[in-house]
Amino acid sequence: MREVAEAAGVSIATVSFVVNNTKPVTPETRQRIERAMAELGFRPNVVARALASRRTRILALATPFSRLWLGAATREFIIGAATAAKEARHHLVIWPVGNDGDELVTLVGQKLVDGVLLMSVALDDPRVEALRGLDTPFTLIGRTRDVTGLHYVDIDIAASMRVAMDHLVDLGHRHIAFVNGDRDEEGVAGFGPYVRSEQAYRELAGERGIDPVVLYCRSNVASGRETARELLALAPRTTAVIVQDEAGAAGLVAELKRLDRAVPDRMSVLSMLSSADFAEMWDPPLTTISTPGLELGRLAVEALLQQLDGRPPVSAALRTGVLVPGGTTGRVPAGTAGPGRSAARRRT
Amino acid sequence: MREVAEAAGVSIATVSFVVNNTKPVTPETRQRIERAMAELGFRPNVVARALASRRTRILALATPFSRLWLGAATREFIIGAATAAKEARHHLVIWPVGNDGDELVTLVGQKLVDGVLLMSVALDDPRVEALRGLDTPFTLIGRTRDVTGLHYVDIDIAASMRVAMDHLVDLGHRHIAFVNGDRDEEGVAGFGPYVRSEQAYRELAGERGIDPVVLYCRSNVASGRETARELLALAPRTTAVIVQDEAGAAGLVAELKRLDRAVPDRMSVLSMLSSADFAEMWDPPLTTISTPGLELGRLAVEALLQQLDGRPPVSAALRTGVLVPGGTTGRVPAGTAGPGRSAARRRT
DNA sequence: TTGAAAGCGCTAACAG
DNA sequence: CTGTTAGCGCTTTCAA
Repeated sequence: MREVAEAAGVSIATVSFVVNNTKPVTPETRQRIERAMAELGFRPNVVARALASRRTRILALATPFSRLWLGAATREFIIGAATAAKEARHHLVIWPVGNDGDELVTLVGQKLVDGVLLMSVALDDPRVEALRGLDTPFTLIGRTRDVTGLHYVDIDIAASMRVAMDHLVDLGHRHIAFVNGDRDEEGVAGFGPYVRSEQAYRELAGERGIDPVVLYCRSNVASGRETARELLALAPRTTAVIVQDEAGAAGLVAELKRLDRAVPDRMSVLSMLSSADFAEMWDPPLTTISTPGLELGRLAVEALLQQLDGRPPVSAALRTGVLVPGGTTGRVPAGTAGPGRSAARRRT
Repeated sequence: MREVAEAAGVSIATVSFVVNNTKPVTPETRQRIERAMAELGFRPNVVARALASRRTRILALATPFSRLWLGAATREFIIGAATAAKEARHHLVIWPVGNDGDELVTLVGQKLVDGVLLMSVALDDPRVEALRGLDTPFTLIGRTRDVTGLHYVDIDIAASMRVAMDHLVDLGHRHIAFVNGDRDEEGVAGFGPYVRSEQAYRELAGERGIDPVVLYCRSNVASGRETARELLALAPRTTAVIVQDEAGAAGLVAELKRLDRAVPDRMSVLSMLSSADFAEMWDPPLTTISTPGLELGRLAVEALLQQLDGRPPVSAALRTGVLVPGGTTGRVPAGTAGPGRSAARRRT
C-alpha cells in the first residue's frame, strides 16, 4: 500500500480512502491511484484491515456435527449462508461446536468473527445464554423458547405441519399418526423442530377431531421398521403417517410394505422437511414438505449483517415448507376411513 | 495484554512468551502471568496475532456449489476437514468458488488464509494453475492429470473399481455395465473421478474378458430411468450395473423393476462411492462402495498443515472405498451368464 | 481534498 | 530468563 502511495504520488491515507470509498477524492487522484494499484497488483491485506478497523468481515456458522447434520435442511443452510456471505463480501467459517457454551465463548473471544450464526438451536440452549453475555452479534437459525431480544430465522413448523395435515385430510384421511425423532438420540431432546412439530400436530389433530397418535423413531432404518410394527399394533386403523426423519421414513415404508400395508395404496406416508432432491430418489417418490433451508441460510446472514451495520434488523423471519407431492400419499383406502377413536399413544 | 503484563508485573513480551509457549519462562513468573490472565479473563486477539506473526491459522476449503455438492463424498470431506482443523486449532472457511482461477487468486491475495484445500478438482484445473503461481500452500482433494510438485489426497478410484468388479464377478456376473456421469452436466466433464473410473472400468473389463458397456446418466432420477431403458436396448444380456450417481441409481433401479428386470433377482446394481448411511435407506439396501471422504478430509488438512509447518509433507495419499454389501446385488440369474460379446456402447 | 500521525493488539528480534 | 523496541499493513481522527 505504501508502494501504491508512492507510485501515485499521494499519501497512504489517500490510498485507503479510495480503496474503501470512505472519503471524497478528486477523480484525477483516484485515477492515478487506481492505475498504480492495478500495475502493482495491489491486494488489500484483510488481516491488517481487520485489526485497524475492528471489523474482520468474517461470520461464523456454529453447528454441531451430529448425525442430524447430514440432513437436508443443514446442507441447505450452509449453501444459503455461504452464498449470501460471499455476495456481501464476507467470509464464512465453520465452527463445529457442541452444546458447549464455553467453547463458543472461547472462539468468540478470539475476536476473529464479527458475528455468529447459530444452528441447531435447542429450546433452552446454553450457547444462546453464553452468547448473550458477549458483545458479538448473533442470529439463530431456529429459536429458543424465549426469544425476547434475540434475532432469528426459522422454519414455521406449525404452518408446515398444517400444510402436511391439510394435504392428508384433503385426501380423506382421518387417522393420521405422527412419527417424531426419538429424544434419546443425540441432538433431539429439546431441539426446537421436534418439540414444536409434535405440539403443532397435537393441536391440529385436536382442531380436526383426529385422535393423536405419536410414535418416536431414531434416525436409522431399523428404527423406522420397528416404528411401523408399533404403529400397526397400537393404532391399526391409521391410514396416513407424517414422519420427521428421512431414514426413519425409509424403514417405515419398507416395513409397511412387508406387513402388507404397502405405500401408498394401503398407507400414506409424508416426510416433513426433507429436500425435494432427496424425495425424488424414492420409488415411488416421497411426498414431502420441503425445507426452506436455502432461504433461511440467506436470511440469517442478512439479518446478521443488518445488526452489524447498525441497520434496523429484521429480528424474526419464519418460512413455511412447501408441499412437494410425490407418490407415497394417496386417497384413503375405501373401508378404512370414517370416525372412530383409538387411544394408542406412547409416552404422553 | 498490557493489563495482564501490568497485573503480573512483567513486560508484555513475557506475556506473549507464555501465551505462545515460545520461550522459556520461570515457573513462578509463568504462574503469576497465568493467574493474571485468568483473573482478567484475557483472550488473545487472533487478528492482531495473525498480523504480527503472518500466520492466521485459518484454512480455506475452496469448493464449487454445484449439484454434485450434495453428494456423500463432499459432505464427508467437510466434516472431516472441519474436525481436523479444529483439533489442530485452526479455523476453516468455506469458499464457494467455481472453476474460476481469478476468483481464487483474489481470495488468496487477501492473505486471510494460510493454506487452501481445493475440492472437486478437474484433470486440468485452472484453479490449480492459478494457485501454483502464488505462495500460499495448497492441497488437492482429488488430483489433476499431472501432479508433479503437488500435494493431494484422493480416492483410489482404480482400486475402488476393482473392489466393485471383484464383488460382481464373484457373484458370477460376466456382463457388467458401467453408468458414468454425463459429461454435459455441470462439473462432470474432466472431473477426475468420472474420467478415472471409466478408464478403470475399461481396463478391468479387459483383464477379465468382459465386454465393456458404458452409458452416461445425469444426476437425476429421470435420467436414471432413461438409462435403464437404453441399457436393456443396447446390452440386454447385462446382468449387473455399476453406477456412479445416487439419483441415477435410484432411477435405474425403479425403471428396471418396471421393465421386469427387478433388482437384485434379475439385475444387480452397485453404487460407487456413496455413503453407507444413504445406501441403507433403500429397500432393499443399496450395495455400495462407500466413500472414504471423512478420512480424506482429515488427511488433506494434515497434509496442508505439514506444508505450513515446514515438516516433511505427505505429498500423496490415496484411499480405497470399502464394499458395503446391500440387497441390490446378487448371484447372476441362471441361464443368463456365460460368455458372449455384445458390442453395445454409447460415445466411444 | 489531502496528509501526518497515532494506533489496532500482538510477535519477534535483539539486547541485557 | 526478561525487557525494549520496532514493526505487521491498514484505518481513522485531526489538522492543514
